[in-house]
Amino acid sequence: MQKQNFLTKNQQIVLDLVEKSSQPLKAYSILFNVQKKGLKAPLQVYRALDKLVEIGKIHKIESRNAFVACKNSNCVVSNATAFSICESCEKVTEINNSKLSKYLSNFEDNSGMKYSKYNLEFFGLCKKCKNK
Amino acid sequence: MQKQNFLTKNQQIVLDLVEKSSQPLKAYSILFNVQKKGLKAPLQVYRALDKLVEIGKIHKIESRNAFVACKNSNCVVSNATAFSICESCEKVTEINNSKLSKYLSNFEDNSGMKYSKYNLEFFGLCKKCKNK
DNA sequence: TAATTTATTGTTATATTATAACAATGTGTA
DNA sequence: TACACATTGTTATAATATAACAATAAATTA
Ligand SMILES: [Zn+2]
Ligand SMILES: [Zn+2]
Ligand SMILES: [Zn+2]
Ligand SMILES: [Zn+2]
Repeated sequence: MQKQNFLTKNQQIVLDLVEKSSQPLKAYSILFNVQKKGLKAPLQVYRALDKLVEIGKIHKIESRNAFVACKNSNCVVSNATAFSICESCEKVTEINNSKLSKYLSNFEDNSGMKYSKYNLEFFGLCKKCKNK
Repeated sequence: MQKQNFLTKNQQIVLDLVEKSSQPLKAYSILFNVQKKGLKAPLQVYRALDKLVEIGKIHKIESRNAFVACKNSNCVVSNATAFSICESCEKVTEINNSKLSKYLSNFEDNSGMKYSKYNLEFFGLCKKCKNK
């Protein structure tokens, strides 16, 4: 059996929901919203989320325990992610900046470690919230 | 009453434990280990952790829900943090690289957002695990 | 096609992480 | 002392995530 290169029903249902949302969704909020589609248990959602993260269709915002759809066509896997997070309205945006990603992907320190992946989260106030 | 600029008993107990550990500790593992010192409830630990993070004495490894003592004397607050994480042995090291921190602290994109804080987590294999 | 293998699903239960609410206590200030 | 307010202790509960295992579906190969 070859490696799955399409989405299963549950994965598609979860992805559709996350993609429709303009903001990160929490796992149990996803669960609540897909119950009418037949996903009744947390594990069904978490398994779909795991796979979707793995293939880069969605990303996890670690500091928020929430999930957003990838808006960056380059993200075939979730191995180089950067986000901006407004600490007031919680708006989250995926940063798509080639200089930044190049800088971080090539980053080396003297630890002898080879980094294959990173996740960066910036925090601050978005334009809207700054002007309040 | 002026703002507290010293550690309370509970905060000191938790900090001592986290500083003694060479690796990140989970909140409930901390709880278990400080019970003999009188901290019996999760909240007592979480409150101490919150304050210690706020003043930069410890940092939270978001992807692991774990806490490490700060090894970087510059970290008066936890507002510019970077870590390397071995995905095999889970060893975590705080990265202290002034070029990197300068680059990230000055990072701007076209979103109009002013970033006051960031957290970066690199993943890979440490020297030891790479050579296995 | 039938048998085999493997991935995915469904389901129940439970583990892990974190916070709400509120009374009690301590500490600095007027 | 009286007041304000930060910190603590305590119980309960919310929120996030995984273990275990039986059932089903899909791909492979005999
Ligand atoms: Zn992406
Ligand atoms: Zn905002
Ligand atoms: Zn630090
Ligand atoms: Zn390692």
